[in-house]
Amino acid sequence: MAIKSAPRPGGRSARVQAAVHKAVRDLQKEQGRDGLTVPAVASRAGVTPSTIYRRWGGLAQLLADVAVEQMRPDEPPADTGSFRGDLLAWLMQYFDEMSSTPGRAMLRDVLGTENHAGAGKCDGFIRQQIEAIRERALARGESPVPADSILSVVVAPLMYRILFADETPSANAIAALFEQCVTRT
Amino acid sequence: MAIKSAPRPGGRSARVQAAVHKAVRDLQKEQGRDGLTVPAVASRAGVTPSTIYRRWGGLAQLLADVAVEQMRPDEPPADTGSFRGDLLAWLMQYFDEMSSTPGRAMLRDVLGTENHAGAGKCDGFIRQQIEAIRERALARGESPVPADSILSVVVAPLMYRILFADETPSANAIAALFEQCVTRT
DNA sequence: GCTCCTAACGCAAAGTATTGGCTTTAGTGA
DNA sequence: TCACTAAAGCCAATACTTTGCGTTAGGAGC
Repeated sequence: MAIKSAPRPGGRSARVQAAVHKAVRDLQKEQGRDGLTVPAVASRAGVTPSTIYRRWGGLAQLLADVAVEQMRPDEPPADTGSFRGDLLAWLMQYFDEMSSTPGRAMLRDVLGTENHAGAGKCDGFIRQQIEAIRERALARGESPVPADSILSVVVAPLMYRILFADETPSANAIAALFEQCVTRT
Repeated sequence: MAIKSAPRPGGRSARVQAAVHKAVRDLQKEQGRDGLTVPAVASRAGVTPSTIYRRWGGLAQLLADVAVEQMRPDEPPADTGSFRGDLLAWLMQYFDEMSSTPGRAMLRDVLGTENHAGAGKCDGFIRQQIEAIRERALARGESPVPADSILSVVVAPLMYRILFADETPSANAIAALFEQCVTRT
């Protein structure tokens, strides 16, 4: 549940949000998910618990909000010189991250919330990165596979394996789906 | 987090579990997910809250346990006379259920829990139903598509759309993926 | 059928977390 | 600079969660 966009980047709301998010990330690193409570986060962030309850509603929604921000891509996909190279490299790093312990925790936090906004943003981030790769390919004169095909043929099956089958997709598994996608579409 | 299987089907453990599960289902129907607390469930089930905390650990795990049981198939897939017919009919009803409001809630409850057992069971239920359809097809002399293909080509993309894109797959969308699967595999 | 044994439950007392009412403050615009 | 508003702080009341300990139901051995 994202915040409406504070009045100004340097305003109090933004400062509080930043402090609370940082407190959550720090506490997760230091002591894992146990003992992570709203009062603990509030204390670490230097705010009162009621601030967090009022703004986020509770721990679950706060964790989802933090997780989404951590999933936001911090840089455009690496440029390897070709569509195939770019896409495969991005897939590898993305699913490596998502199948890690913290990655799975983020997915849980995001998907376990009643509010769907977080999951929608994840989908948006994925599409955004894929589109960036596709546009670069188009600029090179290549003819990249449609984004929806990549989502359906590669991303969705890998996500399913992480979420439902508790698998950690191997590089080979990722490459195999990738091949299906780029050859058959 | 399923219970170890009670000493006996008629034993006290089994009775308590049944009463608690029923209380959760009833309360969810009556008042939605708000106001659904451990004390409320305990009171409705005629047990003390500490029983629930000790056995399930908390509300989230209890909800996940109940959700998994509700996802358990209650009957084998309908027999329409052909592999294609059976599979398409099952897909339609399954994703109709999963994209409904209570279906989405079950998925949230199951995927939002730290313990992966619930999600693994969901995967198991899906495979079980698909295998039942495939075996019937084999008995008829048909040559059904491998279960893994169905999972990757049809189930995973539909699940992705429900979970991440907040879509409710149309009958056409399901049929289209189904065609891809049965024709290209 | 009787007795012993153990896992699971009830109860009640702490211990935490959450909520609501009201006050105070920071940031914005006149 | 002043007034206005949204958000935060503070504090008390309420609700939920955890824990220790006594009790009981169900199963095992005889």
